[in-house]
Amino acid sequence: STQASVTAATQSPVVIAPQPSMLKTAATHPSMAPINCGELAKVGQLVSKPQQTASSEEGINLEEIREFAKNFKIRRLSLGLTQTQVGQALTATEGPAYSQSAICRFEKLDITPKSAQKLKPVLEKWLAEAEHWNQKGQQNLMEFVGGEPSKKRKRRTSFTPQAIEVLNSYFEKNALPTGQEITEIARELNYDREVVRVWFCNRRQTLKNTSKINVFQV
Amino acid sequence: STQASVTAATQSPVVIAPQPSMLKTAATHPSMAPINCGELAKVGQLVSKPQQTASSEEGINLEEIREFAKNFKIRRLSLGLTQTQVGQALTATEGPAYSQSAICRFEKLDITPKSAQKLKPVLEKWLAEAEHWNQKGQQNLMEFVGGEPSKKRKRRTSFTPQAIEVLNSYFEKNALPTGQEITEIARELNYDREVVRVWFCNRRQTLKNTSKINVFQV
DNA sequence: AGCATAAATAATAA
DNA sequence: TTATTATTTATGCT
Repeated sequence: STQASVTAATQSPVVIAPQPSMLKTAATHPSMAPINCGELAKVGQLVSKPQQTASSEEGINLEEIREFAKNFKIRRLSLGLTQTQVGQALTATEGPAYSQSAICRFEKLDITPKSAQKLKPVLEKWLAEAEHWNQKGQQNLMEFVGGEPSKKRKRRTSFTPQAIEVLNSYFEKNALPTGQEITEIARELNYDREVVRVWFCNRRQTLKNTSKINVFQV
Repeated sequence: STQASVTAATQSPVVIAPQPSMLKTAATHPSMAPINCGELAKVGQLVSKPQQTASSEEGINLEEIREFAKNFKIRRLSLGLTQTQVGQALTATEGPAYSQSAICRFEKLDITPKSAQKLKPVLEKWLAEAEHWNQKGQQNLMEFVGGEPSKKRKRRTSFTPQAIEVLNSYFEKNALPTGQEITEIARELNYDREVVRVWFCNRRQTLKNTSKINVFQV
């Protein structure tokens, strides 16, 4: 983004990559942070050179990489995948392993052209395949990615882990405890009755909204 | 809702956003949790009804809302905007105020049809306008959104070993210091208060992830 | 190039 | 809605 020229100059070799939407404004920022830190220049820097110059370094089409990186992120998000998932999935497949950091840096173009050039086709192929599986349903995508098909999301709590465990076991038995039961659970866990009541409330709400399971069916 | 999740290797469940293709698979989920808890049904539930039934409730086209919500998220991300930014921007404009939570719930369809119906046109109009400004350059978008043109990510703090030691000793005594205590610790260590607050935050997270020990229990 | 973890964003208990 | 927790992203190291 636009902070590149400002921050990069004042801060050490931190590369701030342009946001997806910045592509169009790149030309309006003729000035560029000088690359004088003695390290290899990153794609995010090189690609921002005046557009008159076909952005390329060592025969690598930087503009293309940038375009892909921008697109990759959007497509990844469209699939609902995280950088972590992509990295783990890539690591699981044959070929080099990639960490979440690597994906992050690719998307931000905080990477050398050479590395980017190497990683791009890998990501491209993987993403296309992921999209293919997604076409057939999310189950397939998740299987491809390597995660469990559909586990229920763990939810935020201000209860102790022990308390959560107990609460859940009660919930499994009965998602809609009576006032009497709530009072007893609250006493057992030594929590406010109201707190427990609200916990069940929220618990039902969330489950209702995130699963097809009949919460209330006995 | 159509949300599914998988368990990442880290053992923390990861949420997968609704898939584009899920729209088509909605019909494959004929069963639906009965809504009998005396609360208003949410769009995410209602929209999952068998497609033979034109998803509508009180004359509201739920399928349309769902489609929009899915799309809204992708368009928002394409603009590089956060839920927080959208909420704040909407609040800044005339009309009702919306929090980050509200945007979050709309995207997840954890909202009643009536509310969704009311919010949809507001978001639609706002997003279209945002995209329009983005066309003219990110500066314009950021101006429209109301945030600073280029909010820089805070530089990652590195704590000295001494500071870490002190922080840990405080943490052992109390993992959940009050605002007052945080302020004092920050002053003692000569770090930003916010930095210290976040440190405790992350420290709690880490401990939670690495042990089942009750961090908070006295 | 990747781990550890700080910072940021999304989700949710209250 | 607000205040926090849960999750994800980004980055200091070397």
